[in-house]
Amino acid sequence: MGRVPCCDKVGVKKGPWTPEEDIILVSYVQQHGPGNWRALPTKTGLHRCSKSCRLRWTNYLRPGIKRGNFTDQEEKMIIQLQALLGNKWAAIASYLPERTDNDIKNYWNTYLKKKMKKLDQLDQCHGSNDLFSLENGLTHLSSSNSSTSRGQWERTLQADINMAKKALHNALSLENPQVSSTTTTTYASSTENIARLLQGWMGSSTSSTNNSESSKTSSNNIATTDSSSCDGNPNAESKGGMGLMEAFESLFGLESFESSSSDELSQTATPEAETEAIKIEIKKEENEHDVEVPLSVILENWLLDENTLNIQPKNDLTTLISFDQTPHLF
DNA sequence: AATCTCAGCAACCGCGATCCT
DNA sequence: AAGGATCGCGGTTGCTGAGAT
Repeated sequence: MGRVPCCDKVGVKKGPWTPEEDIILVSYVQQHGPGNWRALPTKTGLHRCSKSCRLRWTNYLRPGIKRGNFTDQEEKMIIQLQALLGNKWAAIASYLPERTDNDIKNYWNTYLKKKMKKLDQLDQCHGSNDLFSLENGLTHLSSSNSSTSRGQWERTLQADINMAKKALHNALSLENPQVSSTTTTTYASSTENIARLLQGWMGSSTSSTNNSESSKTSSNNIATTDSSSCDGNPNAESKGGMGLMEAFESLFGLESFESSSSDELSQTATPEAETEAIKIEIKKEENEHDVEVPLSVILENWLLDENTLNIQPKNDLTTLISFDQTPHLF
């Protein structure tokens, strides 16, 4: 009965991943696609648990992962989605396809949570009515004190609904060309990730004068999305003689990998598909409402305008996409 | 210069849901 | 149908580097 264990607990390696392990993992996924984690350790000889392999792939090596600084818009989205969904990091990450749930979770725990706390304290002092106080209200909605009157509660609930809609609108503005144009240069395929990783690794191993970077440090080479390397600047590669990207490409065949990985993405990227489906629905709504300006543009203009956050928009966006008309979205 | 403290992040752990035999 | 393995997710830990003292 049942399945065979994916890996023995004994002899399983833990801790930071080495570039060699990353390469093995990437090459395996290139051949078999992501998902077959069970067989991965035995087939590749990696002394890693399948769980660890999956985590490494999804959080680090997967193509299309954006690393480094979060943009203001991403930050806003996270705040709003967190207020809406709670600590459902996977769900939140589905609206930020370039970010991993782990990344978002870390960003929230290390930075945003504190920021929200501070703002919360400020709100209590000044009783402000801005976005953050609203979000904090939402965050604490479930645990709001019992003395809250029904009217107050209803107002808060209404605000909650509005916030939910806003968050969704924000999510829909993901494909804003303005945003994507500023971020595409920081996107890296796993091939590039590995290449950069190798660069750091080789640099530390070949040159004793170089800083003795650990695998973590070399990993950080990926984390810090250096624009020069991300936009295809070959300077970094040329330092090491033969371009590491070339070396890696010759190792695994970049073209085939990229095409296969993009196929994988298109097959597995259900959140994007969902977003697409939602957008189709929105377009229908758009036609029904006979809106001349694309909805995404309206949403974008409204959402990116900080000042409008406190003001009820002229054409109330919460009514633009009717809650009742699109119940499936909520 | 040495030590301490804090922040950031990758990875691990535990648990519930799902899948497989 | 049952039992156990795997998957996926959220919480937590531990390591490392940077800044403060």
